Amino acid sequence: MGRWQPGARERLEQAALDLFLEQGFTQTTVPQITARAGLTTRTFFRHFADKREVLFAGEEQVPEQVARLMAEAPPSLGPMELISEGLAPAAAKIFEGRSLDYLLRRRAAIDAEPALHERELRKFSLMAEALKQGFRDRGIDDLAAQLAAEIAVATFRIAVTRWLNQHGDPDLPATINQTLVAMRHLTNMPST
Amino acid sequence: MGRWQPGARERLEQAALDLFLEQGFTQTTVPQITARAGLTTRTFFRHFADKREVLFAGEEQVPEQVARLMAEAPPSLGPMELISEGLAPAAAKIFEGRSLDYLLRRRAAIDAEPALHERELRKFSLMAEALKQGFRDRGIDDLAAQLAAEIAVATFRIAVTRWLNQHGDPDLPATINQTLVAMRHLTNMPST
DNA sequence: TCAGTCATGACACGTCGTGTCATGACTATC
DNA sequence: GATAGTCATGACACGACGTGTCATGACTGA
Repeated sequence: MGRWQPGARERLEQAALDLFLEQGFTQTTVPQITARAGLTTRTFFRHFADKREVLFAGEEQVPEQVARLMAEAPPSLGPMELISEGLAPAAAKIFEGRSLDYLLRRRAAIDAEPALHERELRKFSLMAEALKQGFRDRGIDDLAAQLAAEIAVATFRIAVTRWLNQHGDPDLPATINQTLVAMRHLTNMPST
Repeated sequence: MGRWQPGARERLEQAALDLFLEQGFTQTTVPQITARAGLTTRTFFRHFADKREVLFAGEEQVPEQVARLMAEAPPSLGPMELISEGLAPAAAKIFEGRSLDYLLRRRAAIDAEPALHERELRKFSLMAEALKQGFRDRGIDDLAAQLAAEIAVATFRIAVTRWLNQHGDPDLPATINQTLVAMRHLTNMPST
């Protein structure tokens, strides 16, 4: 027996997501969340920087994960090759341990609230920052590194959105491939 | 003589940007801003939805402007052609009436505060949404429209960032072209 | 047994953002 | 040139957010 009920953080995440879906993000107060989790308001803010962050915890590690995956990839791979080969494994790593149902519920909550969408965009921005640094560490020049990072993140984001809109079928790697094919097709079109 | 000092909105924007740069966004309270502008706190929130929005007012029109520019472009242009030809005029439209100095000061304030960066990302997201719809209206399929929209916004964002980092030299159209060239070069590299 | 730690509780407080009513200078109409 | 309407602002109250600070009490290690 612990001195307190263990898993406070997880209980808070669960209660928050449930309440956001039941009555909306704005209508949900932090005291409501903590009451459902059997904790106090102050404890909520010890676990999460703000009310929005409760849906994005655990994603702090994404930038490091991205950096590690890039460092481990064969140095011979060019940026577009790395994106083609690395996006699916990266996605698997990021979503590991998360059920499709959880991801769909989380998506619904975020889509219903601009403030949450804003926070999600910031997470993607941090991911792009890590990718940019990773590309630079592979010898890519600054401009190309930033472009490659933005392309990777855009592809990832679009693929995940489509995958969730289709309730997980076809699977994420297949959807990422479809998206990459469309990207190649698009960027090979005449441009001037 | 008006019944009140005219230009309340502009005075608030000016006072807010000054204070954000002087003492930081978080340290600046809305009463401080309104005191400097000679107004009351309540009036601030009549002009701006929240404290962050004071740096982004006027950008509500960007999505419509984008939609109009896209509708006016020759229907024969493919998506990549449209991006190549339309980005510079769109940027000119968006920044018209804003001095380089203002843009640099605004940039400094945003870069210093994650919360402001978050809001900026949302503005870009809305711009991407408008672009996506514009591409669809031109007969592009959903996936390609979304990809093209994200490519356009990423290119725009990166070019503007670089342009401001160089204090406006070379000029924005030239920087946009450089960025587009780098994008073409990157996406034409072998991918698998 | 005793001192240290650490997650939580309890409480105060400043700021944000909104609802609501009042004020008073302009505007249109008769 | 009265009179009613409008509209940006002022004034005030209030709930929610997020933080600083100290207390509590179950564990941990010597």
